[in-house]
Amino acid sequence: MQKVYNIGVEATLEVIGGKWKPIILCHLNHHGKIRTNEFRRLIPGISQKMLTNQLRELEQAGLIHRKVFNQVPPKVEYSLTSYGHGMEPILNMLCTWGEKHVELLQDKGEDVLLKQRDEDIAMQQTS
Amino acid sequence: MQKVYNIGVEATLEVIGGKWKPIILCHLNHHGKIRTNEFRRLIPGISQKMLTNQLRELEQAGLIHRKVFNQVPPKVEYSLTSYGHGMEPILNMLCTWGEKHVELLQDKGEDVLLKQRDEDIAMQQTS
DNA sequence: CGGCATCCTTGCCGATACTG
DNA sequence: CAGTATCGGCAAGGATGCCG
Repeated sequence: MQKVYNIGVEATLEVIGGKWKPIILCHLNHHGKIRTNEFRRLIPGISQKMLTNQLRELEQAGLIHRKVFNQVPPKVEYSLTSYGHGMEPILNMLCTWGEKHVELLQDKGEDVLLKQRDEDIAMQQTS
Repeated sequence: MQKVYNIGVEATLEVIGGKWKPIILCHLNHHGKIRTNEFRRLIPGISQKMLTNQLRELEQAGLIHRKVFNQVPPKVEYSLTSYGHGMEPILNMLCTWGEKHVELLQDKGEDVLLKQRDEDIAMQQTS
């Protein structure tokens, strides 16, 4: 059965949807190669289980590569595949948008957005 | 209490995270103004409850505007605020990436991604 | 038509313990 | 160090019915 999408965003969400995937990808985008335990430090909120889980899904989607070093102690490095690098612009924008959003909230408080909204309403009523 | 983010993407996810928000925003980005029932047609999978819910959250985040027409039958139109328009580049990229991803899968089958991964592995081993 | 409230199910995800 | 397995809570989300 072929899945049908109204718009591409649904397909994208199937790949990077979920609570942690964009965060994981962003870190990989910034750092290059990341080991499992490094992830756990970078993303304190995530559990071992979810981390492995999300990494597996990203791997199967072809976005990241999992390199296993056969040694003791074990070592596993994750990195973006070339296909995963195609996500870079999106990841960067998600990152910068969020940073600006936070700045905005810190500078002017929560209600700056409401003020903005009121301006929009005023605009529309003149039309 | 002030929330602290390691990277901006976490803040972004707080705003547009969730199963439906990016889809809603994408539709608004494409169509301009959308009525409630139009949304239900555009997004068949969503329930009335979730639709209202997600729209409210986006409204409170300052991304969309809810215009109520006082008439019978009732009429409500949603549209992006000027702040919400700042999302456009992200929404467009999410959309186009997904479209290309779907194309890729349809053209070459699921395993093209695995082949890509193998190439990456080969690359790394030469280094 | 658009929205709210209620009940109820699903499955996500965390906590814990264990293997190689 | 990296990963698996199992259990269970709890919130996300669906279905239904009622209101302006």
